[in-house]
Amino acid sequence: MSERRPRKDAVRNRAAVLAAADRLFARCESPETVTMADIAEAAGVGKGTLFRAFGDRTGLIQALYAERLEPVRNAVEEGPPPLGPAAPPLERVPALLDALLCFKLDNRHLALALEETGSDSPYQAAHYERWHSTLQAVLERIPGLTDSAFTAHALLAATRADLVEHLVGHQHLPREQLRAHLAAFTARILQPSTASD
Amino acid sequence: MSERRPRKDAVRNRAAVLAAADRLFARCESPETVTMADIAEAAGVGKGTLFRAFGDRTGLIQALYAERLEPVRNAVEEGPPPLGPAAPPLERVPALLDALLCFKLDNRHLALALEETGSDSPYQAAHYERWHSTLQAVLERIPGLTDSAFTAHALLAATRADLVEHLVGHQHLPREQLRAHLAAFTARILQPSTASD
DNA sequence: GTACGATGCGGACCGTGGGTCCGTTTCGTT
DNA sequence: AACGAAACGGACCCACGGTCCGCATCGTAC
Repeated sequence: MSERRPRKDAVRNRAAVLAAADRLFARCESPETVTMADIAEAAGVGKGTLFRAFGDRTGLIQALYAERLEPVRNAVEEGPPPLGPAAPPLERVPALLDALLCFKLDNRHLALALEETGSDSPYQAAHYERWHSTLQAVLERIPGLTDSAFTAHALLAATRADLVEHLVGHQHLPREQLRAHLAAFTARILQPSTASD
Repeated sequence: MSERRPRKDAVRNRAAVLAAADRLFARCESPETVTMADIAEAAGVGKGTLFRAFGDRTGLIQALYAERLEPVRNAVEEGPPPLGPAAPPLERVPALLDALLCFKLDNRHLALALEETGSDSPYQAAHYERWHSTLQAVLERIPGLTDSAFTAHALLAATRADLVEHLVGHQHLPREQLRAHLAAFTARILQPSTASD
């Protein structure tokens, strides 16, 4: 069984490609202006190498995204409160959303690239599924909140990369203000329902 | 000055193209599987005609979308309550969102095509700007609701075409249930804030 | 150190699809 | 009927994602 470990040059090239891709996506306005050939050239490798290592464009972007997301994922899954699992739901939900928002703010170019790359929708991406199920599970523990699945989708939708880009990139909404808005929005959702009687 | 009216054949062809495009988008799974050449052929015109009439792919889809949206837009801008301007804000907001959601449910293929077509983001599209400013204006009249601009964005994000497609198309969530979820979500946002003290 | 698979490399090559160009046709006006 | 303007159509162009395969490099066995 067991995988044989990859050759040294393969490892080096893989890293070079990821670094180059990150650099290029960060530099350019729209991710679609960065072609695979550009990335290969910037990394100093051939196109074939790049496709061999990542399969296709989506694979490359996902790999890059996953790498960057890892610390956050870690903090969410086994870190201390308020992000980690031990936090009480009413604190953890805003913390999760804020963490996700901050990540997207810090990696706008990547998040944009990922969301606009999929054949369709970010809803296929494994990352999304993960965030959604985590968030949904936490929401479920909040009394009075029904529809936790939809609520999770709707809250996550408020942090979508293209919206963030629109607000911060095009309309120059300051980062802190966006965070505050999202926090306020979340708080409204979480506040105990005064539903009918 | 004044524009000279277009030739008859141009009008006929334009209509034929719109009809063909609508048919094709409706039939196929993913809008990206429908090529411009396909549309031209289905409409019985040459590719040049198609591009002359609509400029580019985005233009064609926008034109189609606009045509379909028109009745809704009309109802919003000058129709009777609860959709029209005369409705009290607390009723009009859910009505607006429900109308938009229903439109996207009824025109999933189109909405998807539009959102995934833009060079980037639906936030450039004129239609979005319109919905946003309408919704924001209504939200503004609700006491205790700050951040009306962001709130409008966040609520609209909950109706995004790819999310709708994910829920209804892939997960087979029934239409009425999705409407109910969105209504409940909206109600939570609109409910008077018990904010601190 | 050398020999020799296996693994990886690279860039020429291919197919596809959006968009353009221009000789030809159709319109509508005089 | 005739003529200029407007529109047509499909051959053509090119950028880009993805493939292929002869060649280089790695690491292991001796």
